[in-house]
Amino acid sequence: MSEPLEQFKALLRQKGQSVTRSRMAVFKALQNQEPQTMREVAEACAGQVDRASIYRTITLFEELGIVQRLQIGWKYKLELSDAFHRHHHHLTCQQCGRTIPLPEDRQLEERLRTLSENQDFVMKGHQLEIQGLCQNCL
Amino acid sequence: MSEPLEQFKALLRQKGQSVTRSRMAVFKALQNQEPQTMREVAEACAGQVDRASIYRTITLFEELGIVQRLQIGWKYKLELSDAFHRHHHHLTCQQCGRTIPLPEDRQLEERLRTLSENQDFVMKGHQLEIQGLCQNCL
DNA sequence: CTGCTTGCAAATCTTTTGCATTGAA
DNA sequence: TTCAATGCAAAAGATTTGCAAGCAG
Repeated sequence: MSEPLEQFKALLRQKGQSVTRSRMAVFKALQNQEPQTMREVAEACAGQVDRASIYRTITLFEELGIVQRLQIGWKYKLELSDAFHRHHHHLTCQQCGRTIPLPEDRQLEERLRTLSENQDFVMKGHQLEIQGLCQNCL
Repeated sequence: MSEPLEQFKALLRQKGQSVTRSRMAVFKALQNQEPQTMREVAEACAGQVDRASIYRTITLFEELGIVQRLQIGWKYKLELSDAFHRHHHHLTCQQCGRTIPLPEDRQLEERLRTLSENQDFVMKGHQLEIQGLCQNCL
């Protein structure tokens, strides 16, 4: 069965939010592939959900920790959060534009935490994007 | 003396670009503080440079490696590139919105390179933003 | 039923483009 | 003088908001 979808519905209920057709459509659109632009999500939901509602839904999903925005170059893209995907970062190829997920790395994460603490800063989250050239484009 | 400004002019000439009043105004605006939004840069140049020209100028500056965009939350901000500022990352306080520069860290940079290489990826650059709470807001 | 959600239309804000004019070299 | 750079106005795109109607609980 579609376990993530159930998990999603449970989370909505738990937060006192309605489980609606629109919200499910947006969630499913996000499950499709890796990071998508707002426009791509809207296209995936074409005919099912109004653009304005998509924006409202994405905002809600962010507040509930269901989706996260990540930066690819100048623009942002959307993907399901770590609760639905394992925490990870991305490599973006400057040539072909491909976005490659990077496996979680304990050492990296620890280093970030240490650096934050050195500044008397409590890290709640972080975003990392590495730009460069992928194997195919070399 | 304003050494960075001279460095900037020299770079423009070297790349065969004109040194114009507008470009200098944008450059000076960027020197003002740490990362600014496009709107802030535009406001800093109000009356001196047209909005359209600011966009064109920023685009040029990016191509020439004079400025870099970095992600603060959803939006991007602009700052002079590593050629004019030492390479660094930022901490962003989720409470007060302050953007704190993080000193360069050899260990972190090495780790990123290693992780990229493991994916047969050649790292050309990267962006990191750590979100959390600063000392004042704790 | 009742209030939260949504669609629709319109308002805002951001970014880009065409074109005539201006200014740097 | 000459061509790149700019201002201005308008187009295109992205995001937000008000409000009446629809739907989940």
